[in-house]
Amino acid sequence: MKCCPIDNTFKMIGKKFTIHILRNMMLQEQTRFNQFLDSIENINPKTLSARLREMEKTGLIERRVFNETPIRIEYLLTQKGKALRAIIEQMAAFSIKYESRTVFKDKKPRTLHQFLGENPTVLK
Amino acid sequence: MKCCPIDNTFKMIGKKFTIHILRNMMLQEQTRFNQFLDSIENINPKTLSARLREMEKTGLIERRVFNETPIRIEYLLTQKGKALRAIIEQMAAFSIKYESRTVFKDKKPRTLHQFLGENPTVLK
DNA sequence: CGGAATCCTGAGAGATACTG
DNA sequence: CAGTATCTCTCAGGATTCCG
Repeated sequence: MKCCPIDNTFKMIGKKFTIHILRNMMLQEQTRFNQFLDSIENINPKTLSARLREMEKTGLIERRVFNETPIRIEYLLTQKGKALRAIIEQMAAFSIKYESRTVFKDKKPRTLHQFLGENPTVLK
Repeated sequence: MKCCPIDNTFKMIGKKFTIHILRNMMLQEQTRFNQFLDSIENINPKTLSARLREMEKTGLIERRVFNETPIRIEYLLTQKGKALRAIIEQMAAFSIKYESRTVFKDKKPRTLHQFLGENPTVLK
């Protein structure tokens, strides 16, 4: 067997910043290049561009061009991309349950539902 | 906010080979250094050792020494480590649903339950 | 605005040999 | 058996500038 579904998924979302982009698309409804660039810490345009292209190629997102001036380009989750939400939520749930003291500065434990419903600014 | 639970989880399992080790512990019940070394493709002892130490430090696994001859050392999942199974399963489920043609050489779609119940040798 | 083009660096991985 | 010790090396990512 040359491939394993777990390994395969990891190859799609395991690179640096990919899950941050997904997270911001899912939880903050971000769609634009400079939104990602401004809100994801330490990312640079070259790397962001590379991640977006990879995600487009693997069918997680769709690149949509609006011919306005200035030009507007939006990155949107596909159905396949939206299906990753279950993984993202499980990742959040894990740290919320087992690492709340290191994850939340108020050290207050909270539920996944509480976290997902919180002000977007709580996200890094 | 300095930290995000999604990002925090990714830092714990995002490095190369970590999920492979977890997968083999969860689904194949492997516990020993040379089992991992032999079954995880392209891993070398230095990297394996590094990953195991990280996982021990973050509390995902426990290192247990048996003073026999030859010495036997087992790596066991902690409760915290076992809690990652939900993420691993979601990762498997995603590729099974959206990438079965690239993941399974027989190109036959199957359910997560079928995959988890299959012969361990199907895993890479 | 949404990138592309450069140049550059260093952390992390590969290979191999060795040891208690 | 379960690792450590080196050494090398690549390439992903960082910083910066520029373009349509």
